[in-house]
Amino acid sequence: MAYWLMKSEPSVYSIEDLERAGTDAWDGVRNYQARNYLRAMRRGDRAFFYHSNCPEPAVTGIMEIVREAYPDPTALDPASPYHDPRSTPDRPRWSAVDVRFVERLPHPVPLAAIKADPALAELPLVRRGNRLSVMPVTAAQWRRILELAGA
DNA sequence: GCCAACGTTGGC
DNA sequence: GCCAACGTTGGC
Repeated sequence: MAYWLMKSEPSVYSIEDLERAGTDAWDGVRNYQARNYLRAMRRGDRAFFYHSNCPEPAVTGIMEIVREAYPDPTALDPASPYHDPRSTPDRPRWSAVDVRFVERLPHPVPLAAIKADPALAELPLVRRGNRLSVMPVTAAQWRRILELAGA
């Protein structure tokens, strides 16, 4: 089983939204490296839900991958803001996965705490201009973030 | 709202 | 294939 971290702006889609939905599609990813990570996900993998672009960016919860990569329907839908005319049913360019809400962290782990922790220095979130919206997390990093969350 | 760091686009 | 211009991300 692998571990991941996925970003979402809470004003667009928050951990609370996922909790209400139970299971939902993780779609709208329009970056090739992030897409390739989506395609590498397997059923049963776990992912952190990260709130970005908000007053306190933080890891806020945990989800489980329940459906492996399939063509992102929003890319094929002309009415969607994520529509990409270069993506066709024959040759879908973008992928989505389905995720299931697992839990909210007892204490969300703020970006500042992640940056301050030497054990998390290699996490892509705090490297390389941190633009990637889907990224792998090692087992050690996963455990460390859970520790910081008081879990 | 600002701006740095990226990724993408498109002219050549 | 280069690279400047442009758009986006996302912290602050």
